[in-house]
This record gives sequence, structure tokens and C-alpha cells, in this order.
Amino acid sequence: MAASTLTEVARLAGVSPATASRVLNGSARKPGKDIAERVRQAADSLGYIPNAQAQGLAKSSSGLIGLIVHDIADPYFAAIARGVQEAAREQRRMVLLATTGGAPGEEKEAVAAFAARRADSIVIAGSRSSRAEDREDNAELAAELDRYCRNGGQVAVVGHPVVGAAAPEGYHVVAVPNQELAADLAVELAARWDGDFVIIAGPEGLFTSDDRVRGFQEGLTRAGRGPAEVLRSSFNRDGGYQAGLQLAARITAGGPDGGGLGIFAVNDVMAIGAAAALRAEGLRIPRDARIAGFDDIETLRDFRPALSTVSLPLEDIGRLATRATAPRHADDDGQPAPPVTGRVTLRRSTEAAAG
Amino acid sequence: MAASTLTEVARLAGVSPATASRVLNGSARKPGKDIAERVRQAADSLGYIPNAQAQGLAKSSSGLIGLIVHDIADPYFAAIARGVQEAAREQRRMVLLATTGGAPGEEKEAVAAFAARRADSIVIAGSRSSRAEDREDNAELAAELDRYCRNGGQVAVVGHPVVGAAAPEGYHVVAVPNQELAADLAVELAARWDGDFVIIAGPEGLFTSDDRVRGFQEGLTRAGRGPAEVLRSSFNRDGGYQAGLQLAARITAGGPDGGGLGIFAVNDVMAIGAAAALRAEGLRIPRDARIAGFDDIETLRDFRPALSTVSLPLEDIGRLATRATAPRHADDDGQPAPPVTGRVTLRRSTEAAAG
DNA sequence: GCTGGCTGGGAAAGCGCATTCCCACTGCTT
DNA sequence: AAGCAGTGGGAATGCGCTTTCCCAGCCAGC
Repeated sequence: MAASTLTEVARLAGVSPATASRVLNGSARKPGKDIAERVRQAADSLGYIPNAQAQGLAKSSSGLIGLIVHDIADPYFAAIARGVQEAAREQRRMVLLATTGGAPGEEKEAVAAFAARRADSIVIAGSRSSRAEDREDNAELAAELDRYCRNGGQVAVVGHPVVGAAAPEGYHVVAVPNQELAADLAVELAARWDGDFVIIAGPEGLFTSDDRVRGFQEGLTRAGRGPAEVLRSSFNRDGGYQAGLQLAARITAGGPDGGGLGIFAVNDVMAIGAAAALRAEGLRIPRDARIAGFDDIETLRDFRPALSTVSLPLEDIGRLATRATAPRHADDDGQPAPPVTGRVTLRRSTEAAAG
Repeated sequence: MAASTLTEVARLAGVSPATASRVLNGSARKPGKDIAERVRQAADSLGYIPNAQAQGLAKSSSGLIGLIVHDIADPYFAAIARGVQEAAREQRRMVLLATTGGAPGEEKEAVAAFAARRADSIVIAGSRSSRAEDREDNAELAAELDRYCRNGGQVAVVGHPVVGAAAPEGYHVVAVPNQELAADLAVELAARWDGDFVIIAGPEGLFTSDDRVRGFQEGLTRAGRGPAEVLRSSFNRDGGYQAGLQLAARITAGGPDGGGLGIFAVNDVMAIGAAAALRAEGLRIPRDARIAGFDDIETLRDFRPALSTVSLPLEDIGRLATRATAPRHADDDGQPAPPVTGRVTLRRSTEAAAG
């Protein structure tokens, strides 16, 4: 990766490297018009591209922003990533991507790698976990983040703070009202369906999932209903499918849920999986089961029957998180970022039917 | 972003920076056991994290791989990105993300930015364009890539080579048999439907789109059918929707296509959009129109009626492209990457019906 | 016992750039 | 006309690391 250097440009232009640096890469001091022109021409003819690594080393800042997601192909993360990417562009920075599958151990590695690259800030999307087996890794992740922040790094976490992380300077949390919104959803659904509800959740300990479950139960209570049964499964389409198969068997068997079922899957992808399972078993939605998800994933909006869900401004969330880590500047009124708001979106999949 | 440095570690361990470097960051020379241990302890107690920028500067290589996509939230690109990410992890490198919306001008910027960061390699996903208005930008992109390669960079392009790019050392193309597969699809569809076909394509000049259109027509010819009409629209869900509305009107009106229509959208996302439009107009698939897409996007597989399409190993494509840019090493038999293969996948959306 | 080849550690020279400090020169003021 | 601040350019230093080169000490071999 050799390329022409500032020194070469300077030599060609007949000036010192210092001067060349001043004209080519923004500096407070502006050299004379004619000299500037000469330098620029020299740079042009050599195809000079500043070495960002060297610049970063000299200025000790890299213009990099690290993004940590579970899986970039998951539409939830992809949407957030789009927001991050956009905000990064606004700030003329580049995004460095790390995927971890959600394991805190991997996340720690990613943070370390970002720190090594001297990323100016880190955005962590994806649910934190409080599972016992993740205890140690979580502690290490927290320590790593703490060190990163102490060294001047900026961190933004989407959803929940990292377990055990102190809140040092530079540590921001973009709160997502998962619980409140899930409660709202439950209330709306309860108003339209008076049969039983079942929740298809992710593994216990996943904050996002837990919050939504808790919120939904709370909403049921508020609506004067008993708590719903919780089915745990993996936090993806296949998890939803598995749970869906179980429920289908139950519905088909008649039994206590013979009259149908209200299903709440803690995210859209799981909801789609569950719906696919029901359909595969010959059941129809919303006739045999009403189903709702969470997130309002764009790619899934054309799904039929249209999925009731909670709309979350995922792109904005990514953008907000990224902006939270941006260096504050003068015209910045220093106001905290606007809170994330979502909205219950009822569609066909939970429509009243032959209840 | 200050952190402890190698020098500090060395001082603490009572050795020279050279020695510390040798033990901490892989070198051919392995210092003595006891010394190594001492250095490692010192590093540990200081929480030393090597400065990748400085390393990169010294070694002139960054361990970075640049990925250029149109839109990271598009499931097509997200899937490729996942493959790239995985391969990058294998090679212990990190991926830098740039999104361009498909504009060659932006792509040129991205390449320059990657070059500035001294990315070891660049993967360009997303269709190249040959539109007249992109002529100039394409030339600049080609020039930028050429320079990048001459400086030792590795480039892999998915699909088509960049227009006008020479094929210097380090320039790889992961060919995707769009045309052949589209032809195969046409043949299969023609065997099952003897009415008219219409193609919903992206804007003229987009290679991916053009190839698929050409292939489909070729397949029709091979099946003894006349060419299909081509409807151009934007290369995304909304483009498909718009085109779908037009076709719906036509089908509803009866007219020449009164008996239904065979629709081929050049990608799944457009196909889904078109299907949504047809449904919105009260038409049913496959009864009133058979519809097929291309790509076999994972998130869309639960869509109903299940979409006939061409399955492409998107993740593999990303992986292959990334591997193509990896430095060759000894145990590498130097064989070119295996070609990308796809497969026609017929599902409900084109099933024989009241044709 | 002396030399030649190794081994393992340190000194030092960059990698490409930003930036501080310094200096020559200009154009004022008094 | 002498002194001054102010301007604009260059020399030099350092960012944190790798790597070459050098040198001291060691062993084997004659």
C-alpha cells in the first residue's frame, strides 16, 4: 500500500512538508494563495491521498466509529446500521463493523479491537444479556468499556446499559421504551380479544426480550387480565417457528385454547416464524390465532396477513446513538437527545375475526 | 484516546521497546521465556492495547477491509455483508463500511477514503451502472481503483467489473451468472405458463438488472416464445410496487392480458413490492398473475404465496469476494475461487392455476 | 586457547503526518 | 530612520510502533 506522500508533494511543489500539510489538510494557518495553488497542483498530479493512519497517529484521533451488532443480516440490526452509517457520514467519519452473535465475550473483543484502532466512538446495538453464564464476560466487557471511556472514548448503547458498567464520562444510553410499548400493545390487543394470550419470548436474560415480556404482562394486568404463559425459544425466525409449531399443536388439539389464541412474539422476525409454523400446520391467521410482533421491520411490512406490531424508529435509534457520541461543538445547545418513541401499529394479523 | 504505550510497558518490564514489541505483537524473533513473561505481565497490569494505527503505519498495512454497498439495510446487501464479515473474521481483519446509494461518484469517494485508511482490500458489492450520466463518475472510479491497485491494494467486485477499469494486478471479479440463471428461470416458467410475460426491471444501465432482463428474454426465446415487455422502475420495493400498480390496472381491465400475466421482477424486493400492489388492487397470486423474483432473500422466504425465484448464495458471494482479496499464502493451491452457482427455485407464486 | 558462527537483546532509524518553535521579512508607527 | 508587531515559511520534534543493524556473550570446533 505505498502511495505518494506529503513529503513528495512538498518537494515537487518546492515547499516544505509543513507548508504542504497546511494547505492540503485543514490547518489554522492558511499559506499564501500562489503557494497553496502550487501545492494543490503537485498533489493532484501525484494523486496524493493523505495517509489517515499517519494523520490519526499524529492527531491521536481516527475519524472511526465502531458499530457492534449481533448479526448484520438481521433486518433489525441492518436498519440501525443504516442510521449509524448516515450519522457517521454527517460527521465525516467512517464506520467499522463488528458482529458478535450477541455473546458478551465477543463484544469485549470487539471493543478491544476498536480501542486498538483508536475509534473515536463505539455504538453497541443489540440486547445485553444478564444470563448467569455471561456474568464473567459481561464483567470483562464492562471493564473494557470503562477503560475505553477513561481513555477519552465515547460509547453509546442501544436499549440497556451494559451490565455492571459504571457510567463514566462519555458513556451514553439510548433508552428504548420496550416495556411501556409492550404494555400499550397488550392493552390494545386485550381490548380486541378476550381469549388467552401466549408470549413467544427469547431466552431468559435477554433484556430486550425480558422487558417486552414484562411490559406485555403489565399491560394485561392493566386490562384486568391474568398473565400470559411464556414460551421461550431462540431470538430469531427459527425460534419463532419452533414455538409456533407447539402452539399450532395446541390449537389444533382444541383443548383449553380451542377457541384460538392471542400470540405476542417479542420481535417481528419471531412472529413471522411463528406465523409460518401455524400456516404450515394448516391454521389461518387471524382466524385461528391472532399474532403480533415488535419492531415493525420494513422488509416485513408486505407480509400477509399484515403483522400487528410496535413501530420503532430503528434508523433514528442508530442515528441518535451515533450523534450522542459525537464531539459536542459550539452551536450545540447541549440538550440531551430526544427520547426514542414508538407506537402500537395494529394490522390484519390481530383483527377481530370469528373469535 | 490516550492509553498506555509499548514504551511504558517496556520500561515497566525493564526491557527495550524492541523486545517488548517482539513478545507482544507477533514477530519472527522470540525473546527468552522469562523475559517474555515479564513483558506480558507488565502489559497486562497496564492494560496495554497496541495502537493499530501506529502498527499500520510502521508495517504499512492496516488489517482493514473496505466494503462498499448501496444500502446496508437492503437484505441483499446485508446478506453479502454477513459473508464479508465472516471471511474478514477468519482473516483477523476488520471491515470498514461505506454506503453509496449506488452512485459511482460516491463509490469513488469511498474508494478514496479506504485508500486513505490504507485498507488492505476493498470489496465492492452492488450493481455497476453504465448509464450515460454516470460516465464521468465511472471513469473517475475506475481511475481511483486503478491507482489503489497499483499501490498494492486488492479489489474484488461482485457481479460486473467496474466500467472502464483495467484489470491490474489485484483486481478480482466474482462473477454472478445472472444472465444464465434468468434464462433458466424463463425456461422453467415458460414450461408452466403459456400466457404473456412482463418483466419488471430496474433503470436501464444497471448491469445486474440488464443481465437478468437479457437472460430472461433469451430463455423465452429458447422456449420458443416471443420477448417479454419490459417495465422500468426503481430498483427497490417501491419501484416494484409502482410497476405492480400498472400491471394490476392492465390485468383488471382485461384487455390483451385478460387471462393473467407472468411477471418476472429482477429482484425479490421488487417482486414483493409488485405482489403487494397486485394484492392492494384486489388481485390474487398466482390466480391472476404468476410472479417470480431473483435472489431468494432469506427474510422473504416466509412470504405468502411463497415466491418463486433464483436462489443465490449471497453470503458465499461475500465470503468469496473477501477471500479473493486475501494475501495468498503457502498452503494456498492458487486455484481461482469456485464459481458462484445459483439455482431456480419454484414455489407457490408461479404455480399452475386457473391459467 | 582462540576463532567463527550463533543467539538474544538493545539502539536507532524510519513509517507519514501535525505542530510547535523559530526566523526572515514586510510594512507600520513614532 | 530605527524599532516594532505581524506575517508566512521552514526546521525539527514527536505520535507509537516495527525492523534493521549492531554488539555482547555463548558455544562448538580446530
